[in-house]
Amino acid sequence: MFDRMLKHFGPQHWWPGDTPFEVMVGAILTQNTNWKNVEKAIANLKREGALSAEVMLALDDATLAELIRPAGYFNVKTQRLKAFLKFLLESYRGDLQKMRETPMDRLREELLQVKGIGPETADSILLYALGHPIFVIDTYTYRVFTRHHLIGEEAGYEALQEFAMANLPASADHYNELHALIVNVGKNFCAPTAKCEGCPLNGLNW
DNA sequence: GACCAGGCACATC
DNA sequence: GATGTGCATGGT
Repeated sequence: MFDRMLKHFGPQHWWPGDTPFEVMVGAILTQNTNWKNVEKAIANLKREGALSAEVMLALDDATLAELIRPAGYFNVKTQRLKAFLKFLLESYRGDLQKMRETPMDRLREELLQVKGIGPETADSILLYALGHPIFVIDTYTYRVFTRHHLIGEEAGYEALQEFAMANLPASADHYNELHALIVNVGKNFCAPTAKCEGCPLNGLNW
């Protein structure tokens, strides 16, 4: 599946983001939201010079909410961003290098304790911001894997993740690329109402 | 106008 | 434990 998608779409070069910090912010803003809308929110933050933990935390909730408005759920995400940034400053003094040196499993547990960070957001931060070898599961992954009968419909996040990681080379590059490719398949062919016409995964079933 | 988008927390049963 | 619901903008 990986090879077919790679051949069809080419390398994806994820994650869109100029810095690891921007990737982390984007990971929260994109929850259940189209990436295009997230780009607008990040552009607003950049324009206001607010793309830093200290500045963002210093903003009123209402002001921050207004800046991230295009990303939707702006009141909820204001709280989630602030909770994460507080964690970043209090536990790591805002030092991403220090964060990178923390063992991945421990950091994952810590991230999951932050209100507003669930498994996908935590894993996105670990993989796409910090370069840790962990595979990100999202709704597209679930849809592609279950529709091709790689795993049962009752499978949850961890089961999908373990399955994928047990069947792939254990490298951040592979996990990065595969997730991006799956999102691409999801966008183009594997929406809730499947339009399998032309999908590179056609005919691959277990 | 309906449907969808790179989730998550919380309430209720 | 499983299931349901609120959160909200913007593109197709």
